[in-house]
Amino acid sequence: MLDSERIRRDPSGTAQRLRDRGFDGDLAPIVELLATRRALQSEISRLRHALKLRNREVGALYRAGRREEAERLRAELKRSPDEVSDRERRMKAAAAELEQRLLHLPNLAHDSVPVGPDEAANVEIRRVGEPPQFAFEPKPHQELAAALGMLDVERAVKLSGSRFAVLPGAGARLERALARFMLDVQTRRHGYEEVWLPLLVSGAALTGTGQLPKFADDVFRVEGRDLYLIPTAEVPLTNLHAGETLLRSELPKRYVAFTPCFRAEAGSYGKDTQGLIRQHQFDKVELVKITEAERSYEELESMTRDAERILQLLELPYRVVLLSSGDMGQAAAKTYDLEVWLPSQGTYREISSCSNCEEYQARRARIRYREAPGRRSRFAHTLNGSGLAVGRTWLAVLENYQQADGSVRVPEALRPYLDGLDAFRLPAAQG
RNA sequence: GGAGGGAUGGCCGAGCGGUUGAAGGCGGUGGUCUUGAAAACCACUGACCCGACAGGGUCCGGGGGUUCGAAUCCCCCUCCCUCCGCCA
Repeated sequence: MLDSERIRRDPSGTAQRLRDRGFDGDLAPIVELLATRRALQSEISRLRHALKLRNREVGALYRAGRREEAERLRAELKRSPDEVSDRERRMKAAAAELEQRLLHLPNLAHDSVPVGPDEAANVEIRRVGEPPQFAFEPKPHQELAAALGMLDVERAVKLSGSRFAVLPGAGARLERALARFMLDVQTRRHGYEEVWLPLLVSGAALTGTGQLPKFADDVFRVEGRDLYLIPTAEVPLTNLHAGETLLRSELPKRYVAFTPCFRAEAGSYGKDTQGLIRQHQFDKVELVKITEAERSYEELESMTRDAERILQLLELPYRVVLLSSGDMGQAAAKTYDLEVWLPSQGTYREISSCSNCEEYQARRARIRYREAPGRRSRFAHTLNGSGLAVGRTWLAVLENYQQADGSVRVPEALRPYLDGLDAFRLPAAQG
């Protein structure tokens, strides 16, 4: 949520920067609602004050034993018209509509973000690692995995329909190995605190991080209840401190969680229908930081490097992309995507997204901090990043480490997590 | 699922419907005393909003109601606790 004070002070400048974010709405109603709320608020405040004094007088008269005067004043007050509640109703209505409108506005982009309508305006920051050269036609991961007995699409369809997967045997082991490896790196080497979380969260939590109210179609809701399957652990992690005022000395908070993520993928029909790129359910190791305002951009750089570390250790070629104003998620002020090389597609595909949301989520979730007890509180800055999407890492390993005979080498860094296994081999080739 | 009991400031805990934004304690901050510390004593110490300041308003889990006036009375909701049932 944006600072309404900012909108009031500079409506046209804010509107321009919102247009950079792809927001085509009009700020005029918001500006008007702000003025209405403000005027009614001060009027109510004034009326209340006057009323309060007279009500107290009744009590004082009773206590002084001046019953008759007290009764007279009481009767008078009873007869006097209610000037407050009507204004209060109008004020509440204005405030509620204002709130709804504000909740739909995206964050403003940071100055360093390229302005543009879509991914065409993104800027590549760096490339790390060389795409592997194959003396044969590299296969897509779903073919490799099916042959290796690591993926069973038919049975997944039988259980749940499209965009779900069953990973038998070695497939499941690889998924678990990757998750443990990522968690170990982020907790031991980068100092994140691991947290185990609910996978179902309230609407309030989703509103706090920005998925609601605008993107209700993207999340699965439990029938008849105010509970939703998390689309990312960013939601419970960031909301851990919702409504709290932290002390500056305890910042930054650095959290990591390994969870399944659930996405309805409404509107993505026909996109990435083959393979495991786009699923309704996937595993992810998520990083979240809560920082003081002055440090958040340093923390974004280090968080991005923390995510990159996984790709480096797995020796997967990737690039870092700075998203343009039009390509970012609604809560982000600045986002770096990490894209891993996929040989079968001959291109880089998103495997992580690291964002600084500045105050946007902190305002919605009311996450504050203060310098010291007694000092004024400020909104914290929140950051989130994948470290990494496990499912996409799984398939990137298969594709990049595939051999001519259909086997897949295991990256060195992962072998300790697979009892020293050096390759996934075809059943026929085994023994 | 059934039966009870709760929700008050950073924490514990009072609170006849009328100077109660809220006693008391703990904690915290400052001071006196002390070579220093502890102890003791004194003072200060909730949040949010509007305002340059003075000041004003709101907040006792959330929402509604009764009343001239609600932390205090009534209704609904949420959450927590205890016991029973069920259960990994």
